[in-house]
Amino acid sequence: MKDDIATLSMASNVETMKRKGNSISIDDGRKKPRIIVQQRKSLPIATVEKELVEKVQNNQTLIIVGETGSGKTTQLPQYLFDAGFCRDGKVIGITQPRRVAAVTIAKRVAEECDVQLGQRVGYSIRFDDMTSGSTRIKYMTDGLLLREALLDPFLSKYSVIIVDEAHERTIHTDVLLGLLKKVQKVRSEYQKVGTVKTNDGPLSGKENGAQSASFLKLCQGVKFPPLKLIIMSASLDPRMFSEYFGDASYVYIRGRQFPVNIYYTQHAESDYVDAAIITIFQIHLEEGPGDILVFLTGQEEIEAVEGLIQERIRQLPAGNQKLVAVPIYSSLPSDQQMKVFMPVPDGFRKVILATNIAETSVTIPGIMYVIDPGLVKARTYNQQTGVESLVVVPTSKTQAVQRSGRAGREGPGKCFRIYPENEFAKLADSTVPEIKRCNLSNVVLQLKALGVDDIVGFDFMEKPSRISIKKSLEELLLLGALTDDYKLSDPIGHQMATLPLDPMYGKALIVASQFNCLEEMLITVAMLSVESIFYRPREKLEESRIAMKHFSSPEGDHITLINVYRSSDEFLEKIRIGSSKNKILKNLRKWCEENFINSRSLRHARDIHSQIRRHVEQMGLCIASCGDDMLSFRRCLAASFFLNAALRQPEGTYRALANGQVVQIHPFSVLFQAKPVCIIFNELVRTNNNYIRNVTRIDPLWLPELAPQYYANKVEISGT
DNA sequence: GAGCACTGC
Repeated sequence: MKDDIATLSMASNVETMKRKGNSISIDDGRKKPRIIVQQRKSLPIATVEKELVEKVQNNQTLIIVGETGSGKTTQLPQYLFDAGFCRDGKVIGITQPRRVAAVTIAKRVAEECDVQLGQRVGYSIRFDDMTSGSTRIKYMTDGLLLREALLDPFLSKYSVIIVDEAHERTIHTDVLLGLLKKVQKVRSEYQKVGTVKTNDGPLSGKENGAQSASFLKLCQGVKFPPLKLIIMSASLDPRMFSEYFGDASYVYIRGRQFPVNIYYTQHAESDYVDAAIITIFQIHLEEGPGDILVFLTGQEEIEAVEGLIQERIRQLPAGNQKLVAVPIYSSLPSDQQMKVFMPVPDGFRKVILATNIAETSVTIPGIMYVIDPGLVKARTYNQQTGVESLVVVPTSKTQAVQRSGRAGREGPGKCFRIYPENEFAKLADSTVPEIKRCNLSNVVLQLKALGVDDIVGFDFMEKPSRISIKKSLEELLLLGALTDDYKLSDPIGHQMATLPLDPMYGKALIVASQFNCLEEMLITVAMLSVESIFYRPREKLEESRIAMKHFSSPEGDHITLINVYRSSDEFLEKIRIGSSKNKILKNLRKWCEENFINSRSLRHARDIHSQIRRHVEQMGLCIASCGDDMLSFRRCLAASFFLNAALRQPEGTYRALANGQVVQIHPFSVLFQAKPVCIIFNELVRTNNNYIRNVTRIDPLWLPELAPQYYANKVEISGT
């Protein structure tokens, strides 16, 4: 049901004029408290504090549609705190899809409350917990709350959970919504009868009485207040959320965006890159001051456009040449990413060439013009083959609106869509939720660990296809995470669910403890879990190749990655003595640069390494090193990744044994030229060909020996 | 001999 609060209204679209106010910027950190009070009061949401609090008090679940700049994310938790929702030490949790958002918003709110970060207001994200026993308003990533649920299935410390940016429909958000719905139901039943019925436990299916009974035991004597849920979204249509939560009430809060005029092309453009460049120069020569943001599909396209712009600038009369192109995409080293924030010389105009990193993750100030060709490179997943691929597809309407909104943050703006207006109507309303287009093994494992046995019957907002659920169940069964009747196995399944890793990597750690090479596998799995470790700029390809040779192992990429990690260890060991933390980091960055290693990826891998090492220590796994015995390490790789084995074919391509797919070793692999008879690999991605990455040479006879459950009947291998 | 958007535990 729609529930209108008189003073709340929603702007129908980005073209509607809204009033200007003191703009809030999350990082302008040194305002005096009095000014903060004024700023808080001037936010659109401030006029409806009382009504909102009442809404939350009177409804179990509330959907809030608030546009950018409404202040919902920073203010609502404070209103609820003031209204007593944190009595008895209960916590208000707010989830975000992205880490930066959780951190910056928490900092801002701590400042507004005039408390030290980590006291009443804090945040918690992976590798960085800024909360304490006295934290009552807690910002976190949605993935982290899911992990918390594994330890505390009733989420008992929370009185309110706010799921922010729900319209983005990340896989974590979708799983979380299903989980929260269930937890809420059980907590309100608990409230009524004082006990949870054994056969309808919080997260378990009907047939799982034993598990709920054990939850009950855990929770004996603990009093649960009902759980309030608030779903916040910038979506065009909140009805879907409302229906999912049993016709929950929803309210609109006006945002603070400036009007953005939308322009379309007359006809469809055959060359959108060229059309975008023409538009850039039209804006530059005919429009008033303000920077331009252009959405492109990838690094290659960005580099090409950058070159073309420079070429055309040179053709302009000297007085019109004041245009600077700045690229930004995720794999760009961070110091180069920072250039989008740097001011350009007086009188110059900046044109930012971005992937969809600039859609939500990075907010660049000064943008008045947006050019949107209406395309995005998206990862898709073939449920039948399990092959991922990257394809350029049209954006959704929501995405197009989000992009145009980037022009209206500081003043009225203009957005040029490089397609005709009737094409906009044909776009999908919103992007297909992630849960419908990726491998579900991890989700299924997590849900099983939460006591959800019937995955197909789980109340997802949008159900993933049966076939991809089935495929994941089969994979987990083959990995030994599930028993024959598809229950979580003990201890393997539980251990795998505890590890914050892809299930296959979690299993590899368990296997490695039996092969006495867990030290090596911890490094391997950490390195495999991050974006590409090697940095290969196009202009220094040969140099980067020579640098990589320094680490490479003839046995394959896994041992090569170990060599990189250990070299970084040795380097750190050398410089660590007497150096400050900052200096160590700076030196490491320099070492990475010299060796053509992506320092962000390496640092990430080192963080993951220490986290999963702690986990396996707690589990009591045997942490040993195989030393120089790389034969047994490779045997361990075969035993762990047996599902990803491939045999060479006469033409030099490979056949993946699991599904018969024809694949090729990626040219970046150290085994690209060696082409051994039998290999295991970690990733299969389709671009121009089916490429497998992270490849190691194995003996084909190891497969039936080490994975008899899978290879016993595959006679052709043992015959090779 | 390729060429890869973005998140997250």
